[in-house]
Amino acid sequence: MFAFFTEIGIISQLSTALLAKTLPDDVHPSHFAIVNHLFRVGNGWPPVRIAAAMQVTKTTMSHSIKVLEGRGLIELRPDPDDGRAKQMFLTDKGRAFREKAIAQVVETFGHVLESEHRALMARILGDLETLRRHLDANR
Amino acid sequence: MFAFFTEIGIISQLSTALLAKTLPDDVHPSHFAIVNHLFRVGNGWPPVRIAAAMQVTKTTMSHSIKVLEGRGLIELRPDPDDGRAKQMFLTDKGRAFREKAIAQVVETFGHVLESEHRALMARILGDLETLRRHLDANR
DNA sequence: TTATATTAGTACGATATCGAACTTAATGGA
DNA sequence: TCCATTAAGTTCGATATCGTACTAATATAA
Repeated sequence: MFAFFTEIGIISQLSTALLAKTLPDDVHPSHFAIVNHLFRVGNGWPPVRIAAAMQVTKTTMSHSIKVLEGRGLIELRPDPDDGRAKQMFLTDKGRAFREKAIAQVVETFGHVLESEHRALMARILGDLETLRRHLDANR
Repeated sequence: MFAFFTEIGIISQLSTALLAKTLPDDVHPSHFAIVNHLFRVGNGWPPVRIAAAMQVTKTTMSHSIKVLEGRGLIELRPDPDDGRAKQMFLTDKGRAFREKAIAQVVETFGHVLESEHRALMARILGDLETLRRHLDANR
């Protein structure tokens, strides 16, 4: 059990470090994840929704949004239907950044990973999903 | 590829969060890892060695050592053979903490994980090791 | 032997993250 | 309707981590 979660932790750390080195403009991996998520699920979601998806607290999301807004990658507008809430929007610059970043990441990881490892990843992905769902449901 | 490393990251985060909630005395998971590693590899190693094993920088290790020393879990003494280096020692209190922590962690994770997940973990551990070694060699 | 290069550790500043407490707005029950 | 509760964001302080630069000591090469 210890060995398993240790391996998971190391792989997570090494892949995140490689991602950090690969991302353009010194964008933090967690901020890239937000931009990427926003691209996939679309615009207009409130920060609290994205925070839940990213598995971080509202506080962290608040900070990340400030940084991403400062870099012009996202925009924040008040929700017209809920005075408490706001809405997140990916800017053109944010979309352009994502495209460039994805290309870079695919290239870097493509160089590092060989067919043996791709096969390995495909083989165990289902099991990882099962375990992740279970841990997520029991936290 | 994205899906794979996303799953790895989430599992790492969820298991670390569960570990953090489980550890006694508000000890950080990374500090527990140091105590645990020191227990396994024995006393007398220099911080730089443990830093490499933990995959963190010397700076981070310096800070962690200060915290662990402040809590009386480890001791730091000068290396008699190398004026630059120091040696790390687990104290009795550190050993007692580890024992208590291990028991707690085993119990908590034992409750969360079911036989299906144990089998799953055992099944894919080898593949994870292979991937970890490859990423480690190519960073 | 002496000068250069490498290594161990620390100091400092930056930043991502969290928890607690607070503000404001929406919701639900009496 | 009105009050209590819940929900969304922010502010503040704490901390783990990193990169850069520094000091001191060792190792290497000329």
